[in-house]
Amino acid sequence: MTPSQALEALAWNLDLRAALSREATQAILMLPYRFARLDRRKFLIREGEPVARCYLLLSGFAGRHKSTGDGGRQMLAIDIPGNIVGLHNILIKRASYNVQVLRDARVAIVAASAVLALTIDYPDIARAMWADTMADGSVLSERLLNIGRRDARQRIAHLVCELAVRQEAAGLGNGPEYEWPVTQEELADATGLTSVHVNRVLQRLRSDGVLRIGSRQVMIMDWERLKAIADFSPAYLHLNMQAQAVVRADACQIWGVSHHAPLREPLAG
Amino acid sequence: MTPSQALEALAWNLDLRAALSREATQAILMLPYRFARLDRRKFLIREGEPVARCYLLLSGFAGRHKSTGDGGRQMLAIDIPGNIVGLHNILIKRASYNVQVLRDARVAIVAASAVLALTIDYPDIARAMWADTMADGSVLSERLLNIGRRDARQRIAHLVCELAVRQEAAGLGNGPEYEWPVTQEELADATGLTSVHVNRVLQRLRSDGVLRIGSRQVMIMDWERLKAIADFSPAYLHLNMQAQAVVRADACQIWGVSHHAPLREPLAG
DNA sequence: CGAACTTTTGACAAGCATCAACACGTGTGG
DNA sequence: CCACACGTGTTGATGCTTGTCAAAAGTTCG
Repeated sequence: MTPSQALEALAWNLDLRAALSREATQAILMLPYRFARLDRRKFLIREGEPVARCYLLLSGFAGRHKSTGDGGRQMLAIDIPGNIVGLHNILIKRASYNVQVLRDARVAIVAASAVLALTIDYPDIARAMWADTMADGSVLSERLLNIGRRDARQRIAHLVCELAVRQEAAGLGNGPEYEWPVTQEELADATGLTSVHVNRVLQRLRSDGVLRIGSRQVMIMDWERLKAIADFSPAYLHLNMQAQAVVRADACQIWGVSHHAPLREPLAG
Repeated sequence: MTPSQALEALAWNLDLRAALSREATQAILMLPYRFARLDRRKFLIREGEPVARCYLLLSGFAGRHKSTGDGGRQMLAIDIPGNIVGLHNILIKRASYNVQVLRDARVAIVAASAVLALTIDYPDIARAMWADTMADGSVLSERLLNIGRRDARQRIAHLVCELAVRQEAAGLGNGPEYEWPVTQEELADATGLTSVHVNRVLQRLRSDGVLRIGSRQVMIMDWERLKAIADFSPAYLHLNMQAQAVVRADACQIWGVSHHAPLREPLAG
């Protein structure tokens, strides 16, 4: 994805949240940006600092996280290509979380002031972004339910489901297989577990034949069973179904294991 | 608090999020509303249904929650007087959580369409509400950290701190003492624990002399220690300090146990 | 005064954390 | 090209935190 394609995707995504006028769309496509490649572990945003830049993620993954005083780390969300990093903190004085690159990323960097100017000139853009902030809150809520009330197996399965549907909706899917953005330690951070326990749960999910998972790829072997384990239903993502193949994915019509591309990497399990 | 006072408080709170024009403020004060008293357990909003009304909470408390398929319940947030219930779901098709009355409440009911009309006519109102949605996301993030990475004692202490600061900031404080909105079972729902365990942790907090807590009142005996236990720092609330006594409260200057009103109810501990 | 809810208590089990060590793969520099 | 270091994944032993189940005691309200 090139930056200009990304700007188109951004306009498209926002338009699905709230209809944009032609002029608003044009204005988005004219956003000044700077291209950059960012290595794994690079911080995009630091908790407590003002948000000066937004990052349109073109490829790779980024993780939002916060830490406790004694060093415990909690990942709040994983951003995938197409997401705008930083947008949801743009109107408050200080960033409420860190954002760090999980997989080497390419980004289009846009000045926060440019985004803010856009929202002032085009109220429909502000509205679409506000709706996006609300949808993000909905995802945080579901994650709270996930971590507060589901056990380790369910939590992990739920995250696998979420990333599957989101990547599919973003056009990044490859049948039942998709790119896995985190190490087991990061998965532990995301699920409120330890990496040791995550490792054991993953082994059980593998031996149960539910999924194959390596360090860079996941393949879902039995979507219905995974969904059942995870207690997953995608409504909380507030995806706009017309956009992509989510409906089909969730209905498991394109996910027959029969017609998928060969694994690009050997997977345990 | 009467409804019209509540509308003033609303305008004031929004103005702190983003400056409102005089006309915008006037428009808020002219919002048509209907007054109502709501009993404990009454649902204001149900997950999955469209949000048709917003509720300006005048007195009492409300809890947002979601449930897993097998009945586990997770409380996401507790709304206190002055909060607008439903605002953060107003632009997405369906409510992402339930909202239920925790303590008999008085509310001003405003049609969602009226709020939306306001945000269209006055972009500064939209901006202030968007900022409020962002601050709400920040609170959800901290709660995720709380539940994902802190133990039972810390989680409970953290919630006590949060409610103390928020009630103080809303002008509902009474020195180190404030109204406690939840039963132990609901506290368990909010912290991702069981009520049995919550009960035991509360007993320890009492016997440690950190706080006194009954079913309707809490009194914080040692704010500094409670803060330390909870790993609490109020920045994530994104309160506007100029509004209220938060700074003082957090600096523990008005919280000397010496000058507070007598307990309105006997407290265990 | 009784019904419904809430708090408290005890015994026991289980899930998950902790600690420590080892295996494995990958990239890097000698 | 090999040796090495580093990050990541895997395994085992052990114990603590928290959940589960069941019942009693206390509280609120009609």
